[in-house]
Amino acid sequence: MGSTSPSLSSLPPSRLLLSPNTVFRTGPEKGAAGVLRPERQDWSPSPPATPEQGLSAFYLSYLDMLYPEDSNWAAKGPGVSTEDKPPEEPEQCPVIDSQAAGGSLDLVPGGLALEEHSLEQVQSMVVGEVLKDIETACKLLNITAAAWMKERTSPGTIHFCASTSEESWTDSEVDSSCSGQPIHLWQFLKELLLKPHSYGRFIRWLNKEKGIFKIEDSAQVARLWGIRKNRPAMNYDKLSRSIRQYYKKGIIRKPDISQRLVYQFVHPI
DNA sequence: AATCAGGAGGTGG
DNA sequence: CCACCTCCTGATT
Repeated sequence: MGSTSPSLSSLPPSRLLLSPNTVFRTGPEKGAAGVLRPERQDWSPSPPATPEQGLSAFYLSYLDMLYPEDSNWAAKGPGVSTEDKPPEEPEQCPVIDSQAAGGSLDLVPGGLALEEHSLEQVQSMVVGEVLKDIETACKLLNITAAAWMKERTSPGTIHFCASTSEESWTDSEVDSSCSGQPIHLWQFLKELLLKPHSYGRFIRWLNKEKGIFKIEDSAQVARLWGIRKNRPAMNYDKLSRSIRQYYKKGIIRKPDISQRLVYQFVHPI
């Protein structure tokens, strides 16, 4: 597995620009976050404690989402190589620029004949992927893609809230991006579970029918949850405490055969 | 060492 | 008020 995805590596990372400030407001942490003590911030490249941290975390997962086919994650046998370090390079946080979608993908400065061709292909591929993934990303960040798009593209192209719906409990129950309601943890977990392609490395079904799922990477799941709730200090210890609160409420429980990091939705579907 | 269980107080929407 | 968040003690894997 190891090697980087060819599809992405063919693109200069710097070309995908997604100007963070305009798009994703990382709430200026105040109040509660004042008591930020040196929690481990795994993902950040090196300098910790910057407000961008949540962002870089997001970009990484976003990068992950941009990988079209990376099927190896599914078959993770025992003794995985370089545990804990999936093909995510903190250095090349991809950022996506409005211009990328706008049509100025000057990949090869020199300029060649085939350029036009591949440019178009790459462009449409990238745009397609980006648009698709923006929806997912926006959901996780609790902002509407429509709002994002309105600012950055010509009107009439997309309307995400109308939503495409591929999965059973997607739209009404789980999709919180258009409801304005604060998302619940169980909803968030289901959202991740709905996108195995993007998050299967972090959390996946063991038995979807029974609602049994396993958190494969507790740190990342906690991190995503922290991003979503704007709680930079979130960790699995706290996330799992919240999950345990669900025991009494009958929302989530431990499966009959209790295993580490494995939980079960009491009411699947 | 990581995860699990659950008490207890605090907080933000 | 509720759904967490935070912190903590102690047990279990």
